[in-house]
Amino acid sequence: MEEPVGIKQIAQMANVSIGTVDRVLHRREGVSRHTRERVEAVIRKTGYKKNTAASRLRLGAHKKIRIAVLIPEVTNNWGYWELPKCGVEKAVEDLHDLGVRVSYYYFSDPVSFTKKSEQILGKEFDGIVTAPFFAEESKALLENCSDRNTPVVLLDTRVALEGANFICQDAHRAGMVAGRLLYGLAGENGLYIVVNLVNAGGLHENNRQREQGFRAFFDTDLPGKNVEIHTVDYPLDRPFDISPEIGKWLKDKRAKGVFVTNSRAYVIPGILRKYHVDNVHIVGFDLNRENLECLRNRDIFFLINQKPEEQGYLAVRGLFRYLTEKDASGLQADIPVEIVVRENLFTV
Amino acid sequence: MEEPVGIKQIAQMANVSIGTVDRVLHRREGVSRHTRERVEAVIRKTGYKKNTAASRLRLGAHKKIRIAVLIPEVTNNWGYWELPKCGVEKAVEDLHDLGVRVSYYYFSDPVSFTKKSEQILGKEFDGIVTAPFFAEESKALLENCSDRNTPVVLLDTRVALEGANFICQDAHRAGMVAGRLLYGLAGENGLYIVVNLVNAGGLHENNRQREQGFRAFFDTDLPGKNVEIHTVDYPLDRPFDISPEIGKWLKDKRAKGVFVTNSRAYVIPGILRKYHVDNVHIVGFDLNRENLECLRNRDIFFLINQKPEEQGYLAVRGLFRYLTEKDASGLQADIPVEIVVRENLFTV
DNA sequence: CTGAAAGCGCTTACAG
DNA sequence: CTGAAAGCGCTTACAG
Repeated sequence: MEEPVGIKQIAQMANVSIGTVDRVLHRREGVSRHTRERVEAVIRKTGYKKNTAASRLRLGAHKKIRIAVLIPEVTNNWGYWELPKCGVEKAVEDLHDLGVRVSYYYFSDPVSFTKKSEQILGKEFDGIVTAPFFAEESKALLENCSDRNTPVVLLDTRVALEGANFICQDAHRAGMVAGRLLYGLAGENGLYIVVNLVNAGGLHENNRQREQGFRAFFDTDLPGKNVEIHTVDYPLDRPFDISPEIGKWLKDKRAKGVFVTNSRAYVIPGILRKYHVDNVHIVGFDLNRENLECLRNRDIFFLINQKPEEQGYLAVRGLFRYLTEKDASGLQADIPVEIVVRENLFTV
Repeated sequence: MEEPVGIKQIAQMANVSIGTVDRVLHRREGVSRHTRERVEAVIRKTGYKKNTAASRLRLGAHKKIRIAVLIPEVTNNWGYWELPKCGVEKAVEDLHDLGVRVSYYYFSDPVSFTKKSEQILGKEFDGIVTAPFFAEESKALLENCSDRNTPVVLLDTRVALEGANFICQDAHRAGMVAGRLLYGLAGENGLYIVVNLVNAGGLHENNRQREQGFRAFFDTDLPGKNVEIHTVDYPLDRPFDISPEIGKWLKDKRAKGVFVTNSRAYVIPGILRKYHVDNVHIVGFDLNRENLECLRNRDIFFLINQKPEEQGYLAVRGLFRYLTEKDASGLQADIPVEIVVRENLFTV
């Protein structure tokens, strides 16, 4: 519990002015080798830690930090991106004093993504938060930002983009968790069905990785058992219903496990009821209203939360730290695979 | 994104000095009704929010906030309280600039608890963090603190203490979650065993509440099903082994669910192996080394984490907010019932 | 009851 | 290459 030593004491001990101490601390130019070394020695010896309150007061008052958030438009049947936005707003509330300002931009397809990207680039933001939904367009944005030294944080999905900063859940691992959970419910003789509900944009990278993780769980945890796993890709624009093949699986007497790789698990229970199928356990993603309703009714056993608010929150905080303290560690984060059941719902 | 309005602007608009604005903001005495109302109107109109960086710079430099942490001694076979301490240390790191200082005190029984409590009271700390393990002694401490207006935060266990501040997991709910999880694994025809491993201090309040929650799950979720649940209280000082009655349950062919209400779930798998019992699913608490080992070996299916580091962290932050901003909301917290399996272990 | 002023520790623009 | 000084927004001790 050594008492606070400040830049003033350092200056005194090293026989320099506080301005010089500051230059050394921030590794700025214009300090003679000799002086720098002397000051550095004192800094080390005293274990100096900067007073962030003072630093931020000064900084926040002078230079604003402007962050652009480019996310999918919230539509009637797709409210998910409200949540990262809530997290962003919370972070802005925390950091408003310290000069952080955010502007929102919305996209709905590759064209609008590119258009909004260009608007953002034109305004010279200090940092950008977005989601890498369109491979080419995202890459173009990242390259542009890399040239300008503008940090970018990508939420929700990890895609193959060299050197990019991701704040998202490891979808492969989430799939393995889903495997573990369903395996507990349906056992090694169970029949497993992976349901990819595909929307207009095609199969999402996250869904692919989740399915891979799910299958990897059974391959590594029960090697040689040859657990029966089927995949159903179903387009969301048609009313979901079942093919004869699926019908056959569902009539199977064994315990069944259904893994829905996106946030629409709630469509499944209705279909099962329609065909009087039972002994089915469902695991899905995301705490949307419909899924929660199913959890409460015990129609879904487990939901996996990817903590979208936290993603937004961490992205803004990470950018802030990077921009103010050159600390890049907060630009990436592995979001926990949070398991939700009916009983811990309101606590998670 | 309205631009920052500070106490200076408020003062100008209300035709008073900044000192007066400050008095109004902090509801301090010595402002005429008329002036106060005028200033309040301006504050409301402008939506003033205090700059916390400035406030804290000023405050932190002047008055230190001294917090005493009174927790169980860490022993060879009981390292749990390292974890809340880690959380406390993290909070202190975050808040050191802002004047927060912590001293640790350790107890091992009611006598040492009281002794250390008295030491703490003698030193006039600004706030106290402890654990309410001894009913009478805790009550005495709380009453003393209440007289002095010293805030106290209690970790780990919620006990019947009027008006106390708890930061802990809802043990009853955690028990319900355990019920849900084991029920998923062993089903309604399963045989369930609640294992209370009792140490020298007797059955802990948390264990009692967890068992109640576990039983409540079956009562409310499967009313009338009369699921078979047995309780085994076993003292930890003798080598754990099984009575003839327990032996009979274990030989039962049905799927079995074992709920260990404390952090010693890891003792169970060895016993099961010794008696060649299988088809048993185990749920326990806490991510200690031994339990994690069992999780990795697939001997334990689920662990429930009560996030001890977070408890310590939140306690210090909560006290800090209360002491600096009279905001008591952080003095209580309901810690999520976090579910851990082998596959999400390193992400939670 | 109210105001004027000092100062928290840091950063920066300016002067030399 | 280095120093002296101003000022971020708030809180408080002091003066009136």
